[in-house]
Amino acid sequence: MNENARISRIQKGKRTEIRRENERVILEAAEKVFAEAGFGGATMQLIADMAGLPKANLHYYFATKEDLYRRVVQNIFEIWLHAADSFDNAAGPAEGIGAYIEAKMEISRRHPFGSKVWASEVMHGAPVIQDYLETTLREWTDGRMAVIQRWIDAGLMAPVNPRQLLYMIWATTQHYADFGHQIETLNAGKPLTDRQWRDATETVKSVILRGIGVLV
Amino acid sequence: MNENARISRIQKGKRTEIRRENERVILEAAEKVFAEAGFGGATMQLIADMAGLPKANLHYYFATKEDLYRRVVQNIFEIWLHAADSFDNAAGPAEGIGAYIEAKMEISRRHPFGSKVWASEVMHGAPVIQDYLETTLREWTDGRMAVIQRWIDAGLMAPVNPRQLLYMIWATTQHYADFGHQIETLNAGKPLTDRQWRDATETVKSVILRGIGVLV
DNA sequence: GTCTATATTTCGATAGAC
DNA sequence: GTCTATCGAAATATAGAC
Repeated sequence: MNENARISRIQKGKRTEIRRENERVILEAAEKVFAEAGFGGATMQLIADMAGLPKANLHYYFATKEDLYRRVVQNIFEIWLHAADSFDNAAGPAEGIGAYIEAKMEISRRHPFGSKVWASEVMHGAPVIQDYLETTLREWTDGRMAVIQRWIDAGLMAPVNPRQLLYMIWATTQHYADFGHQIETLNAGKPLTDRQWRDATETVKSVILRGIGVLV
Repeated sequence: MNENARISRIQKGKRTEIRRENERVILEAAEKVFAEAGFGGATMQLIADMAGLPKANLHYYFATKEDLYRRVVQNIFEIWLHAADSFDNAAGPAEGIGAYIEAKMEISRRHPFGSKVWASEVMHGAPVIQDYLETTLREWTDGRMAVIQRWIDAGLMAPVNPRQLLYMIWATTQHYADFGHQIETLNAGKPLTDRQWRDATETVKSVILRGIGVLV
């Protein structure tokens, strides 16, 4: 390899590194701004300010506001899908559903902005991720419903409609992210403590598990 | 009364009638547009088109976009507050909480746009109704928590944290409005039928009531 | 790859005739 | 009370020097 090619590769690697880091910073800022202002309320200027970059740089890395938004939503969707790994290899509903609720509560705590962006996207008719709903999410849901149905058939839990049980889990766990501001306001304006998060998780788990005939 | 005064009063009454009807039409259109596009995504032009009026007329009845939005949110809040009338005079948790869940599910079905506007408002930090959260909603919540605590003390239900029980009811019932698009997509793209709404209501009721130690 | 300046569009709001 | 025309502000996106 001659000197020019070597330098070229190093520079290319450095550029790739810069690109990856800047994209990360921009996506993190965008997630927060989209969550707090909605797609329509968010501005490229706000995102740029939060990322500490000139507005023009955002357009250098993401051609349009919609491209940037799409990437944010896709990132969240990935996190969601991996939340059910614990679900699949569980021996029964107490372990599987319990672990799934714990995982979803942890996501609500660690990624509240992502949860809000997802909620907002769905509430507005899923203009960007409708195809994901119809393919990936539908398949994912059908698979987990089948697992729950097997548990019911095996007499391990009460015959609760599996689909609506999933909806109840999604609703109760995501509520702590999507309505976090309301919860904080009703908590004397203070964020939930570690202990309060544990209590909330335990309450959701125990009510749902008892509600489906698991635990006493 | 002279002729001029009589005509004046009639004209004034007609004007009042026109105003009330136009405000109703505008508020209904605004609720839908704000729900589907968010505050930032909604435009006065979109609302005007949906109301079948020139854009300038909206500004004649509502000075600013924010004034119009504020009225929409307030209307929803009123509906929410009255959902718990059944709660208060109930003999016990089976009747009180059961009726509350039914009422909340009915609101999710009849006022899905309002529920979405409320959810969006809270998700964005409640810029318009923060004072309501801190006063009216806080008092309302404290009152119902006291009722639930009395039921627990009387041994009528399991000792579940009353606050988090309320959150679970809000989350599960509102989910059917706020995530209605996702639910419809997972329902082969079709809206829930009467029967499916009944099933959903019964599932939510039975899981929660069994989860708090009511029913067998 | 960065950043200032700016082109272009769109929106909220208003003026003023009817 | 209605509606057309339009103003001024703000947003997305781009041009072009560095």
